[in-house]
Amino acid sequence: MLQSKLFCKTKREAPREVEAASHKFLIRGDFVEQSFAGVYRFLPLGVMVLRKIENIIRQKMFELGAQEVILPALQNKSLWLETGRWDKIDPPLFKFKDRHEREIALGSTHEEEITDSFRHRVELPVALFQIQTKFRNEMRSTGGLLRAREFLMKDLYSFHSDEGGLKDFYEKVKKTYFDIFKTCGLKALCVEADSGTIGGSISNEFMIISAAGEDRILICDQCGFAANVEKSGKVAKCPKCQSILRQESAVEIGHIFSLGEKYSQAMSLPGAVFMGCYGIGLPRLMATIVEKNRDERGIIWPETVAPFQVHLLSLGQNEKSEKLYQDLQKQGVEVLYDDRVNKTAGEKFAEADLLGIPTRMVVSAKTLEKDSVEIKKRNEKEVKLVGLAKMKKYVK
RNA sequence: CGGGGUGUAGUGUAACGGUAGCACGAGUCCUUCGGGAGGAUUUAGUUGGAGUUCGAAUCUCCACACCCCGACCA
Repeated sequence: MLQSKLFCKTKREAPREVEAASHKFLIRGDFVEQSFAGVYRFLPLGVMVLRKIENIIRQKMFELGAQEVILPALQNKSLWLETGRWDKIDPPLFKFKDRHEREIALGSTHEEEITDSFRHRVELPVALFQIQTKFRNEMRSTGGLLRAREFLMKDLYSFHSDEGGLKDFYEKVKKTYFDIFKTCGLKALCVEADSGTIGGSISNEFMIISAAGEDRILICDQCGFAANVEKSGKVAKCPKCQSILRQESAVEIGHIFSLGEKYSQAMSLPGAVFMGCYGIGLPRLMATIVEKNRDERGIIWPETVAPFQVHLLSLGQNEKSEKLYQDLQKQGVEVLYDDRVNKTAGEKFAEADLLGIPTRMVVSAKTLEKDSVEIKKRNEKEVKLVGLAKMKKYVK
């Protein structure tokens, strides 16, 4: 990708009202922009990151044996009446009427839709997931992507013939979630949580410790117990081993629920069907990755989710850098090539640091004296010179 | 929804009730080219409505928008 043609234009300053560090960098890097309160436009760079995250998750879902579906955002009132959530769910549904005066909701979650679909296909067990836009009529949105009113979510639903089957799968999902977050460069903590209006008996949240987080969690350093303050109350001692608990702020990036028969009974499924549902908010995950992977200059994307692998900067040496750009592309390396001639070196460096692509390459008069290219990792200080000839088989 | 705050150009920021200015960005030209360079030139703004006043970005009221705390959530 030629940077001169890139739609995204970085900003030196973030809007005054923006507070969260992730929000600042994502706005300044032009990954996303706000449309209105709690609603964001994802621009090309932002979409690239989102797709990377999406594919990591999708891959792990397939490994779990789940099949992909796409359920509608427009949902009929009647299904929601069956579970009694039309008026009760919190945050409330976005509701409107179509031209025939029929009442419709924009889906905030999909238990009703998936259970309805399952109704006449009673092969057990089965797991289905989707990566789809959710609409939530939140009281207020916060921290940029950390809580939006419209956002992309991966939601997985599982159906089992007995509680044991559900329990086994639930534990498998837990492992998979740890795996997903680790791949995204995050160290997650699984805590006991309240199940809210989704319901069910057991639920766990996946937390990333961060000052930007809205949740408060209690951690026992002795036995590993961890719980959301919402669930456990503000107790000082571990309920399992009586040790003193440590309190931290955290971002909830995933939430899993063991629903039991709540939906299958409410929607009158034949026979015993035990369900689980499992969610990950993608933009929130993306923002959290930024919260945990940055310095004062900008983002430091983990390789796995970076929009590009290499950021190639040309400092007034476009012939040689153009050649290197072509070579790298031929090798299948994802390169953002800063081919702009009207930008100073300082500007290019500053932007590269802000955008946070893992590997920076510079071609300049200085490097060409030695017939080489300068390579620097975004998360390291050292630079090294590598002969241009060697770049014919560049491997990161 | 309750409480608090803020609305000036794409972004940031000035202007006592008295000429809306500056910087960055964007456009054009020149000189630059290893950490957001310099010069010339162009571009673009007081959220909307009512009121007070000779005169309102500034004071008052209403609306709208956005942000923060509460609450809720992935």
